[in-house]
Amino acid sequence: MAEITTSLSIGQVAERTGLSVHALRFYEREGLFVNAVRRGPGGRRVYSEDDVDWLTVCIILRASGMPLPALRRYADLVREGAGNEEERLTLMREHHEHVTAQIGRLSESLDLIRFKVGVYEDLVDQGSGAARQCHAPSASADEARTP
Amino acid sequence: MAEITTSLSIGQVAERTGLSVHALRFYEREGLFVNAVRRGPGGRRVYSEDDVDWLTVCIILRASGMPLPALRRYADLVREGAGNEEERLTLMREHHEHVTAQIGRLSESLDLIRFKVGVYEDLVDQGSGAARQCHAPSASADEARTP
DNA sequence: GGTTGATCTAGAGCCGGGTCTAGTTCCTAG
DNA sequence: CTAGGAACTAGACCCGGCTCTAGATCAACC
Repeated sequence: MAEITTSLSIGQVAERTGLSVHALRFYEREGLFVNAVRRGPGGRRVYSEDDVDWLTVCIILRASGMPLPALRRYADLVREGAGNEEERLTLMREHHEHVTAQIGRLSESLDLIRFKVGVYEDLVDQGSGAARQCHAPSASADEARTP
Repeated sequence: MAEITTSLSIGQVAERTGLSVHALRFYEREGLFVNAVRRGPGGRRVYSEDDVDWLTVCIILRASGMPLPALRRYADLVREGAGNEEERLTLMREHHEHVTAQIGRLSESLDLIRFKVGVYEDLVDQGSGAARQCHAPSASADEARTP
């Protein structure tokens, strides 16, 4: 019960989260915090562990490509409190789809990239064993229709 | 032998690749083409199927997050011709790593996102069956330490 | 010969997501 | 008291990657 919510300065939060102090102020201006950041004496920002927890969620969502407006929307919903879980669910589901789609696209791209790596590996292997001037063999790697 | 390389206008290439004509000119200025784009009468750009093939490669590399400078570098190497396969290999391997790393990050993020979706699904299910005003149950979803 | 529509160039503008600056105001230590 | 360092605000700036504009040119059709 006597647990004092640890207070953190902006610098400490920056250190802990990896965000810059600039970014923290920016996020605040953008309305990404669920709880308005408290101010200590001298008007300095005071953060709690909860803020840091929320930020780590934000960081993960950002890292997965959630745009700031969506993140702000999510923060708004959470701030509003219970009763809008359907909306939060929708938002999260949409983001889930975006992310899986993105992973899908990246995996597809990876096919081509792996293919190219393979082709160049072969060429380099060949080239080091055999004569240096071979007859323009690189074309095959760059004309390749993606399989 | 009598295969006439089909010539395409910028508009046709735009249609085929999904890039805008603006983007095509932009890519050209950025030096992303392997073969300097030919010009027809009146100074108009004339593209070949090869150009389109190269562009599709570019599009895939871009889609997987390769920045323009890297893409330009790659184009430079290919333009130079045979003999620099090691460099191309290095470039592709690096990109391969970036992409797999990115997929890894996204998959990790997906853990949290799935978790949140699960929590909100539960809350919504509960909320629809039981009484509307339950005692602030949303906290559990937003305080959750990422497992 | 006039209109339409595609293209050309050079350069400006935009958007997302921060980052940095300038000029102050604190707090703390020596 | 004074110096340093950290924080404050408002607003300018940057970067990547296009996108759009303006004004000119060209080809084709009626």
